[in-house]
Amino acid sequence: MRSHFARKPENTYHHGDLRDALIKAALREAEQGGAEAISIKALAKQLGVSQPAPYRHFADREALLAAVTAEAFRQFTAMLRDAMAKPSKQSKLSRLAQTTLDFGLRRNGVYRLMFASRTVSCAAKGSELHEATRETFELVIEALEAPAVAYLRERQALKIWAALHGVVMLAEQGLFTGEAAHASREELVEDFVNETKAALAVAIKDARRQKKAGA
Amino acid sequence: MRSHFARKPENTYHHGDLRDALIKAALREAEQGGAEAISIKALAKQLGVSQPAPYRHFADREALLAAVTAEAFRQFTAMLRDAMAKPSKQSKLSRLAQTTLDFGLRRNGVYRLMFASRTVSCAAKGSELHEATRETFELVIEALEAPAVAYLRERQALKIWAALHGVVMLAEQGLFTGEAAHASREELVEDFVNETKAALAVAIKDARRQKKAGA
DNA sequence: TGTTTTAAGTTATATGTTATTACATTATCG
DNA sequence: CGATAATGTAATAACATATAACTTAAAACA
Repeated sequence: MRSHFARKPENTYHHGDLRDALIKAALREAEQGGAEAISIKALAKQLGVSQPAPYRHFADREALLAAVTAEAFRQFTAMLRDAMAKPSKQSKLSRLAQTTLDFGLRRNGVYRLMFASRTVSCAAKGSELHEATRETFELVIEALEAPAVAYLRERQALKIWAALHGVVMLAEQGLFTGEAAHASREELVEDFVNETKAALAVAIKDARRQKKAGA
Repeated sequence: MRSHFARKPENTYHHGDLRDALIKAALREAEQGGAEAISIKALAKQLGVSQPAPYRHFADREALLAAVTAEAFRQFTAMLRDAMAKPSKQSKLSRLAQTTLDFGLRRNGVYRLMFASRTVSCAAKGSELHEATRETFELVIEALEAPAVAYLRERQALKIWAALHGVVMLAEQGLFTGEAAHASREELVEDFVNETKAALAVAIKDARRQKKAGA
């Protein structure tokens, strides 16, 4: 990286690390207005290069969005990992859940970029973006801290993941302001966390009983 | 309405019902590619009018999107109402839930238009769009079929609503294909439905006990 | 019924965006 | 030190939103 500020140094033909600078700048733009706020032209201008320059690094806008989304997922994963790593009275799952809510609301433009576009669903298996999302999901499974068999954990992970996602989206759409604001977002999230724990406990108990009966 | 097909009749200066035709055509476009697929210019061409003609009916693209989204919500509400109305062995809530999943996957572009954009969160209170979304949410509350006090029902409605939303989004992103596909989408939805019913039952029982103790 | 007013179109145009093509400059490495 | 790959630039095509100024058809009213 030639420039700390991801800006083109004066009087040099080459930028130095345009690809990385583009991703970082695009993420900044997305912070406010989501994917729609990302314009190749505007980014080029911001970084002091010509408009076609970005196309040396990304085939088209979609490719740039995919890279930016992947980076967003990595940052999200890092934030979750941090929250889960530090010692706390709350369970890992609870911390993951509240952190997701926090990320989803505070960095809402980025969150929408990550989940509300078709970029993710179009990501090919094995692609950078696909890997990034997979890693996030694995962290959810880890947060369950359950010794259950794989498919049970995956099922519960999917469920809590879906629920969290829904809460963020509803909160963002303002469904919590008004008559329905009795329950805070955090309370709802905690409800889902507890239901997940309960369901896991039941599932594990069932599995043990079946095993015993089978033996 | 002058034309059944929402097309401009030959040799007539006026379209007849351009506003309505625009909304319907836009919804068709959104069916595939979501909000991004809606282009004023393309719609005008499709309907055989000049490019600026739509601006007689909508201040800008955002206004058109808002109207289209409102229409989408009304169609969605109608579909839910139908599903809940017809006699069935399943509970109203279950039918609402499965219908939501069905709508979200089959008409995915429209679904994303409804939930994955900022259009809804920007809708002013009292606007056509705001009314349409409110009506949908009220249907969810109705589907609970619970005599609980308002805030309890709203809380459970919010929760199932969020969960359903999440399942649709995850399904759409392909998180159910692969290792995590053991549980089908429908099963997950049914899980959430049952958890909602259980939570409601507990809440109602609690409320009765408190009332009795107070008396 | 004839005139006026207005709603709903038209053409022309400014501005902004993605994306491609052909060309120029710098860095690197044998 | 010179070939070559990497990374820029300039020019341009194609398309989108939006506005301005003008025109036509329909409705409203004397």
